[in-house]
Amino acid sequence: MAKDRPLQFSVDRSSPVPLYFQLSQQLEAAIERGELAPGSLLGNEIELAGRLGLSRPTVRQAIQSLVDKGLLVRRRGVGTQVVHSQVKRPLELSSLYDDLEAAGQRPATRVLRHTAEPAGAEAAAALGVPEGAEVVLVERLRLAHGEPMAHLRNHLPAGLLDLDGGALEETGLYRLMRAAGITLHSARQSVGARAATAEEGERLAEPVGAPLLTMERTTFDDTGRAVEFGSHVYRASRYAFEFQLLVRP
Amino acid sequence: MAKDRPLQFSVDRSSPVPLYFQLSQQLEAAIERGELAPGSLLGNEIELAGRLGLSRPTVRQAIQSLVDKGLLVRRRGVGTQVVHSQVKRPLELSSLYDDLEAAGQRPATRVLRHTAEPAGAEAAAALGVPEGAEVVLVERLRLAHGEPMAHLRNHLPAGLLDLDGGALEETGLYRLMRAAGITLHSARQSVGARAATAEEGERLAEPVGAPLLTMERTTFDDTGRAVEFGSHVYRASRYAFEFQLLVRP
DNA sequence: GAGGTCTGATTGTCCGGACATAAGGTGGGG
DNA sequence: CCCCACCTTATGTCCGGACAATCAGACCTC
Repeated sequence: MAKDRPLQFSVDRSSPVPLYFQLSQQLEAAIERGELAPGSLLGNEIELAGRLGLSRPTVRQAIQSLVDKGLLVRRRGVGTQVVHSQVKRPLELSSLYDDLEAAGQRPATRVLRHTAEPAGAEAAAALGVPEGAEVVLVERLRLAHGEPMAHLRNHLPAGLLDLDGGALEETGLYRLMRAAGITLHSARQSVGARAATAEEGERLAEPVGAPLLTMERTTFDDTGRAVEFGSHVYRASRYAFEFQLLVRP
Repeated sequence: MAKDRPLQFSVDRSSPVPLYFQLSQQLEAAIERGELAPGSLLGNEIELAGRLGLSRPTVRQAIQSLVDKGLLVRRRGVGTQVVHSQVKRPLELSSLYDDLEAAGQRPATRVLRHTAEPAGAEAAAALGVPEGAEVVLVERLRLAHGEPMAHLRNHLPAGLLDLDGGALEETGLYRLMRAAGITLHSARQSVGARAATAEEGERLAEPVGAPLLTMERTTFDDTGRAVEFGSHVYRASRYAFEFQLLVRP
């Protein structure tokens, strides 16, 4: 089992980066590059710890973080092995902008509306504010290669964020929120489908009655405060949600 | 901060259940029941460990598991507090059957087809078998309250599982797999929408052209082997995917 | 040869301690 | 009165060790 020693890991104790994190990053990179073959054993923790001059708990913490990411599988009495399957992107709270950018689609955004309005019943309930309270409403059209992809409608609590129209055209909403110091924590989503109305059809260049993919999402920060409520409509002919999910053991 | 002591936790050292797990379950139950108010501090780890007669690492392990579930938030220098938001079900690999059952819908299944067939190009690629190799094909109609909800088409590698027609009508496919000792690990999913064909419309009692929600999913076990490829179609008028997702910190 | 049994390997759990780091409040100085 | 340095508090990281539980394979018995 310990016949081949193709890779050498090393840690820098003078770095402020935690040791377990340094190791987990090196392991992940080695897996990504295929230097750690799928299915291959990782070698036992004790020996790995000794070789690196680390304690076993530290090595375990590094390994555990990759197990949580779905890259490794541990089996008692057997060892830790690299998972075979092609783990890509385990469904994260990403904005459509980032998705398109990652796919090399050069996304563009057109801000259709950016106003302060009294909250309707649905938005008020989602954001946890009284009905009629003032909220920020942003409506955007997201394009890829000049073609409309989706119509995005977002409600935000008033005063949460100082939205700049220019920034909104150049990046996603989540990135702006994170940049403003908001720690996104969780989101409640609902994905469905419906036929396009006349107005939606015109906006998205689809015929009336064409199938559209819809998503409603309420996002919370780590204090439990709702920071965004979105109602989005995607062209089903051009877009589908792709993601990977892990089974919680 | 430590003024109120409304709850007392306790662990049983003679139990085979790990101590950290006993504690995390009690904490989770207390949060669920509202005995630990959202936003309230949990009290520092050292003191909690001392009160329970546990070591700090054990207490940390218990807390960490709830942080991973999204129920708690830790802040250095501040403490650990219960998250405000309503965390429900953090998107898991659940079968439609379980979803409907949990919603009190009394699901029923009609097996339309259950044969061994040569794999088509798509199914072969997804399952990682040569095209034309024999695979098991299962087609089911899922009903709730006697109304059709979805048409489920699953391909399985030959010999993976001994599917019983009767069992298929009474439970979900994933439950059967788990019962057969298969450890589900991850799944790659794609969710989209399209207009109903004549055949689909008839099966699902929807007019031709009605919007349908589609999902394709390939599921892998912990050895990286593909154990299932499904192409499912849901009535958009009756069903939407609802889930909660956490932001990986 | 088929079956159960022992044994080695490896992860799982747990302990008690140590120091580092960040957040928040407090007091002093400008 | 405001701002900065300091202190307190709590989590974050790390160590070295101990024993238990489980798996796979070799071994032995029938």
